[in-house]
Amino acid sequence: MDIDTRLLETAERLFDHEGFNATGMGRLVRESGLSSRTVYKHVTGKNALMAKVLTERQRRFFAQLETQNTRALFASLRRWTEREGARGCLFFRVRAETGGQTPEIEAVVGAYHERLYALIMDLVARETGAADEVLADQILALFEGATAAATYRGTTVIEAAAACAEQLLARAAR
Amino acid sequence: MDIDTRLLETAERLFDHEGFNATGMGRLVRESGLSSRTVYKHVTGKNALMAKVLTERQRRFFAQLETQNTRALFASLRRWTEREGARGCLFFRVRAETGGQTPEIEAVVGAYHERLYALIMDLVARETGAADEVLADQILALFEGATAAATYRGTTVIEAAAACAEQLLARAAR
DNA sequence: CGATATGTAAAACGATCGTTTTACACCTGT
DNA sequence: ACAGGTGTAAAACGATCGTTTTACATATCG
Repeated sequence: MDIDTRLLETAERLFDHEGFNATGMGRLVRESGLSSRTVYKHVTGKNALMAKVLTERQRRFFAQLETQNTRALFASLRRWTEREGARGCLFFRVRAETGGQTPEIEAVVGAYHERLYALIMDLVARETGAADEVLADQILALFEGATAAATYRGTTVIEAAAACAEQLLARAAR
Repeated sequence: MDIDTRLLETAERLFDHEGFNATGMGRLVRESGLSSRTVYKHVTGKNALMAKVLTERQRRFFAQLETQNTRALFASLRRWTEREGARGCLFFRVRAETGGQTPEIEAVVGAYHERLYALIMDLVARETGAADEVLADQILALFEGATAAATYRGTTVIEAAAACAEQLLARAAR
């Protein structure tokens, strides 16, 4: 396998399951089967690696997100959460772990949030015929809240949030 | 001022604004105006201090939370967020920073989540006359989601979530 | 008065971290 | 055949962290 992807896959798995700070570069070197010299020749440092992991995670998440309608959106969130495990949004978690003080990481997190909100805004406009900011905020809250609450309530909370979002849109489209 | 409260207030401010890992014990000693010897005679260590901060935060949060109805619940969440700043739920953040590997901290976080869910369940039962788990999950998602999304969308998302929760309950009470 | 407790100031300890460096092996292309 | 790139293995570096310890001052109280 390609070195960059081997490194990236190991990093995403460890960062996600154990935490960014809890995963030292030593552990990463050991589990990726590479040497530290090679690792540091492929990425400038840990911060850059974290940013790369987040960028790849964003690509993979949006690639599987179905956006025809609200039902499909929350259904794919539920599938993602069941496949990956309910550990909360990785973008919030990295911000917590870095204290929001790492510019290259803040940039990726900001981009993710903008893209998520834009996607929901677009979905709302398509389903109701109008760009309703309040409605978009409500669905965004349900989306983020389902992700967060699923960590201790399980994935059923995602279905509950989905039903709520559908009611909202049905009422607005009427 | 009492030493324990001086220590606790400094710790909560720093942990909340800068992060748990980012705030070293050295910084805490300096800003509290105490000596490290005194600090370690009042708390067993950093983990115990973090747990204490979370317990106090939980007490303070629930003490100001109004629970007569959904409107009051979200109104007090908004006031809290505007007063304290929108940096996301501290209980999720500490879990991210510790990787969920510190038993004394997991205990406090778990207790907080149980208490929050029980509070919402009770509110739902009082407003609709029935213990509806799905409805409670929906309001919980709105609550957690508003807290999370407020970090990048501002406190207006809390008002949007509040309106949504009110609609849900009005429809269920009918 | 003298002992005990409790505080400060600051050095020191051991562990861990991210990163760099050294030493060496193995391909690859002209 | 040999120089240059790329890899491994492992030691080393400097910084920082949580925590403990030493040395000393002060106040309380039998």
